[in-house]
Amino acid sequence: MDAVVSTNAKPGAAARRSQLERRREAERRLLQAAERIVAERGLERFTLAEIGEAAGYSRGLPAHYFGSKEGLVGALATHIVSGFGRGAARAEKHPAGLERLLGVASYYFESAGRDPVRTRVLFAVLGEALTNEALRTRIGELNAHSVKPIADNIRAGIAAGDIRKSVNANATATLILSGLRGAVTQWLIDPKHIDLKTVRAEFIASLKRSLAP
Amino acid sequence: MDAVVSTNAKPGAAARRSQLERRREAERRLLQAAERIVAERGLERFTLAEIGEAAGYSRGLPAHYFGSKEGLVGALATHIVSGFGRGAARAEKHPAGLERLLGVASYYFESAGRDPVRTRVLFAVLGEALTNEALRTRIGELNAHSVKPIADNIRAGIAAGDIRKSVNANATATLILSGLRGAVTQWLIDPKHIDLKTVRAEFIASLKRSLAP
Amino acid sequence: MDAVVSTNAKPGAAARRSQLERRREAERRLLQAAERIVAERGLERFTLAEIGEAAGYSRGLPAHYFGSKEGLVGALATHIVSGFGRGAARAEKHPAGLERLLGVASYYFESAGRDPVRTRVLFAVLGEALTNEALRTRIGELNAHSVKPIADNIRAGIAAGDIRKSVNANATATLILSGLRGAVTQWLIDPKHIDLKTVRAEFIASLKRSLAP
Amino acid sequence: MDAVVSTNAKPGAAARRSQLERRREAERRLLQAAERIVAERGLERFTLAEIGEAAGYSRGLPAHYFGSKEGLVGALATHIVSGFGRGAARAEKHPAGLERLLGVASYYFESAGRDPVRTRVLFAVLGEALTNEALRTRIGELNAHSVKPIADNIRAGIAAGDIRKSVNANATATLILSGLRGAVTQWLIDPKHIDLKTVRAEFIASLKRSLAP
DNA sequence: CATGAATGAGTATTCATTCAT
DNA sequence: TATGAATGAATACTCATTCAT
Repeated sequence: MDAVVSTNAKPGAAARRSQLERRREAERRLLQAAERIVAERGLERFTLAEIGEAAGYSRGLPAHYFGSKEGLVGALATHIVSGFGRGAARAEKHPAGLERLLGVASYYFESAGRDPVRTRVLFAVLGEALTNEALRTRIGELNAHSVKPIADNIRAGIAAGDIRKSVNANATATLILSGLRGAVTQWLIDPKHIDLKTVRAEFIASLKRSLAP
Repeated sequence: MDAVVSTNAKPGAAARRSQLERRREAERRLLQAAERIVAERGLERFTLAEIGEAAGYSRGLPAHYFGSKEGLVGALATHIVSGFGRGAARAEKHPAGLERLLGVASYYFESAGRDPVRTRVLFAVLGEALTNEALRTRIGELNAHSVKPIADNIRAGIAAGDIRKSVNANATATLILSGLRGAVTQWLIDPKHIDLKTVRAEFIASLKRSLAP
Repeated sequence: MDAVVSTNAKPGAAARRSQLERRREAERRLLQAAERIVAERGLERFTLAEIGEAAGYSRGLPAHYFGSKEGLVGALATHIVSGFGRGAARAEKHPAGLERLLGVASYYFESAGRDPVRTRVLFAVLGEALTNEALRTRIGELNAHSVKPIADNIRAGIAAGDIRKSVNANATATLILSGLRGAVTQWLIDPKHIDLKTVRAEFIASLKRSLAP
Repeated sequence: MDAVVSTNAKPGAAARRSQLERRREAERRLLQAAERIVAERGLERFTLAEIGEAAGYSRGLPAHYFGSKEGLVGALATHIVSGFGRGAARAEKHPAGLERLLGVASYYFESAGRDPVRTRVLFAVLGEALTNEALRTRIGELNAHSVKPIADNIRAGIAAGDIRKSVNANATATLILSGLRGAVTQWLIDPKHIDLKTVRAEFIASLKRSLAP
């Protein structure tokens, strides 16, 4: 799924070996600053200059590195999306199949609650993909990456007899991902009225029911 | 649900009676033009001028009426959102309860397929609400309006014995709406790889399963 | 001098005889509204529409009557400037000569204090004349009208032996008018720190001294 | 007084040392161009773009530096007003007291005649202060700076016995400044009919008379 | 006479992008 | 590598002016 993990930022960290190191670090900091700002204001209502300054660099640096605003948005999307999967491993303590599927779903909600900034950016990117050709490709890949482990677990569950045979693994996996995203979106829009834990519990319960053999 | 109905626009129609008529018509046409353009390019990448021209008016009219770009986006959101519910009646041929609930869900997919332009705008607005305070309020109202009929039908279904008693009507209704939206979003992003009818069938089937007594 | 008198406004007044009457009244009210607004914001930072509405008419009426913004400003300047002299008569209780001259000067300060709105507009027009060709003509006439009675009284005073013979009537009259305007301007800019009565007293005293035989 | 000195502009001058230098120079040139244009057309009827171009830069630079038109007008006012006093020194060859006071007054007229562009801008700013809150503050400071040396010289003159004891130094100083400004305004509005030298002579003569012991 | 709808030119303003330092 | 000065295109917004009712 579109899991989200925090990078190991070392703000005031170790001696920069080379210029390459410095560049890497600057790029990372710029992307982190972009993340914070985009989470608040969306993918359009920010300026390159303010991201440079928010990252502690000059107004001109984002353009210098990412070439253009579009370039930065693309890098940000890649950065966020590529966080995907790193966290999925944590669900692997459960055996493949229904158990792990439920673990993966749980993890989706947990990781959204743990890192709402990144989550918000991810969903901004997902929303933008509706009308932005360039992002659609990346999102297509994300979808494939996200659906596969779900479908795999459905198949494993069917094989293990935990999941009803008549379930269409791929279609259902898509639907599960949609449901996860829809639920998290609701929460992101209105976190005060929607309790993420309750939603998660309901989601898991309904998932069990509808997959049960 | 966030149902969507097309207005009976009469583009080249009859003589304008009064000044009020003229104004009303101009406003309607501007919003229609905005709808078309926003569906393609999202809520930011358009200009007020092009909307004026696309509507057959001057470049300045949108600003004149809506005051600002933000004002137009707000009016568009209201326009789209207030279309909600008009179509819900069509599902009322079914008796209140599970039947009608499934009808409502079906209708959601059908109406998305029938009017992809409006649907796309609606979902652009939903996405924008993540990072746009002004839209959030409107979406909050939409959510309430959308969840209520679903929850009502769940309660009716429980009363009628069609739906399991242990179902939490409100939480489940929210989750169902989320699922509908998530599924439609997936289709909007990638209509070529996702077949709306299949998704609908899967969704309905899984809904039945998870609500079954 | 640029004396200032209140017009005999009859706001809710007698039955309008003719359409001409109505037009006259509308024009007067528009100019009064313009006066108030210009006194606050100067001769540029207002819109025709707001004057129409402030006068209790439609947004379009000022353009309808005065043709253009420039037209309205011109009419306003004429309106204000033509108030000149009507009040001068009040100083004529004094005999022509030094006495009346001092009365006229006094009256200038008094009338500014009594009607600061009009005074402010008059001085806005005077200031604008620095860089606005169209207004310069009107101001030229105003100057001539304003200087003449002063100069006449100086001559009368010389003839009567109240004023030193070596005084150049015209040059001194110009200087007196300048002094009056300069002093009133200071007060208008900073009414809290400048007491008009004190300024008047000082002005009169210094005038006496410098004209004394 | 509101004395006015020309800066030593080097339009096509030497290589720019640092970025700071570049910026300073650009700012100065923009203000000079603004001065020229405002002197002709007043504080409203100009565009930021034309000032940029008149200064030999791009259309966008004025907005880039001064943020807004209002910002530029403010900077221009400060620029003009802060020129104050630099020239006052020239009157200091006379001993403090009546002599120097008359010198200062003379200098006021001379400097207006020598630099009519700046003088015109200064008086446009003075006029605008009537209806522009932001400028009023600056003008308040200018007034204080302008009145003080006059009042000081009056006091010195009284001490030296050159000036009548009964003169109220501050009130009279304000009145003198008003008279100077009023007289120069008249000349600026109608330079063809008003001879600055004659006005100056009359002013000085009348000043002597009214201050004489 | 009076209203207010609609136009469209004029401009401030923003900011990605380029370029000199 | 990094800064920030300068550009100039894009565009929101204002509002006098015109015109239909």
